[in-house]
Amino acid sequence: MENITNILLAEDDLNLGQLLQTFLRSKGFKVSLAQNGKIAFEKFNRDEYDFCIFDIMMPEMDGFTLAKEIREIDKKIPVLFLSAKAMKEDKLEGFSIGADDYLTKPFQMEELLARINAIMRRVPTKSVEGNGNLEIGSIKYEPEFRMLYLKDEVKKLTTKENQLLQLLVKNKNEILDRHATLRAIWGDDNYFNGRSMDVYIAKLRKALKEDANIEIMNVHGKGFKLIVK
Amino acid sequence: MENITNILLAEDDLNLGQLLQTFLRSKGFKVSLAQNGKIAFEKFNRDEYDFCIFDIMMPEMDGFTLAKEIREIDKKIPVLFLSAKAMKEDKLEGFSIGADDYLTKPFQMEELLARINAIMRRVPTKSVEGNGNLEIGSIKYEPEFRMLYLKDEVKKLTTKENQLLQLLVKNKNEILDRHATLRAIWGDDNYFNGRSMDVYIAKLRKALKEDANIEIMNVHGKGFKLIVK
DNA sequence: GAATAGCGTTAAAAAAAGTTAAGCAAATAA
DNA sequence: TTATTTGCTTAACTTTTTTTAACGCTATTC
Repeated sequence: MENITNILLAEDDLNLGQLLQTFLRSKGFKVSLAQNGKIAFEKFNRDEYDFCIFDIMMPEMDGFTLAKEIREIDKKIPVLFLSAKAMKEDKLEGFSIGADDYLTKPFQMEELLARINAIMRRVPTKSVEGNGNLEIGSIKYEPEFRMLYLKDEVKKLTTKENQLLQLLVKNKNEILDRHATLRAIWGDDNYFNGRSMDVYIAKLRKALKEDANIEIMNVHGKGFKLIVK
Repeated sequence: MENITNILLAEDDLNLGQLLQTFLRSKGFKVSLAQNGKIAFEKFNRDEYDFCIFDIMMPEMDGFTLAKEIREIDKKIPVLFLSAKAMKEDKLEGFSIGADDYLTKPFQMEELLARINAIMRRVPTKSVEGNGNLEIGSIKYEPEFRMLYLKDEVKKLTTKENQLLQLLVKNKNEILDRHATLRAIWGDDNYFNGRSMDVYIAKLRKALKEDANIEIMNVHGKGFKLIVK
């Protein structure tokens, strides 16, 4: 289940449009570029988008009209306006239509990115995804409660045990990189934290040994791999 | 049941501060004005707010530090920064702290209003259950009356118990940072206050233990987490 | 095939948190 | 006022969690 933000960008200045598209793509967004409001509206009705960036002055259909049209059918989708004019009235009209933000050209790419992220933080994620309960072989595992349901015991994991097991499960049957794991859980990849991690691997092995099909295998110099047959 | 947005405004320039306060009040907001970050932080810990507007450069405690402190104990509350400097780095730092918007002085009052409204549209309304009553699992909790309705007892919480439980509830299923909590409730993060807090955690655990689905879990070295299954 | 780096495991040490109770001061009641 | 209760802090002791140490084994390198 992917969760990439899909941006609809309407900008008639092809130079700026492609620049923005390239930049936002490099930041991990999907970006669809439309040359005017009309094309953007058609795209919007054809595909699924999570975020709108509209220039205001465009041929065929301006950004305000486009936003109004879209708001008729989607009350929630975030809209950010780009404008050459810093005029007060324009800005206020933008917000009155239901804009989430309004940026005046010229602007810093980084600021645009920051503003997109600030808005997206408040948008409820679409993917609700089950209840988060997992199964490792025959053993039930609830990461959010740090619980491992063994045959005749319910084992309460410590924070570190839980973090490590979560990463292992997330990378089931793949190598979990040693250095990356140390940075992720211990914050720093050094000798002592490494040995600490090895101790926790031993603990998890002991905890999981009741199911013979589960194995935490070491890949020399690379990391660990949770194998479930 | 009221639903007025209660704004915490931190601004050391008294002229601008009062101007903003008057303006925002005329638009139907409740506005509390603090002259510096420290006073604002104390107000925040004492009362309930829905929105923050912080000047960045202030004596005692600057707006960024203030926002960081507050974000430790309230991950959700919207923060809008005001700044004399239009500097890119500043803006980006603001957003990286988790700002929802950033306005450069001088600005139009109307634009500030428009931006507040744009953000508030996306904030889930607090009053889900009508009044401010909460449910922790099967236990009713009224923070404003410091009351906990247990199965066969109505427990009146002490100030500290109540403050702590409120923070736990506000951060339900998230880690409540130990150090930030100490600064927020005890004003100072030192060894003895820490031990005092542990005592209160024990008291709350005892009070909440009648519902087996409730747990105050410790996250070693980080803080506590209220878990309700 | 000896040297070395990486890992396995257990045990000890250290740090953080859990709990109970004593002590004290402020608030409230008699 | 004096007595009592209440709320909070400090102390003491216990348990849990994490780190460090120690020693042995295994894979890789030269």
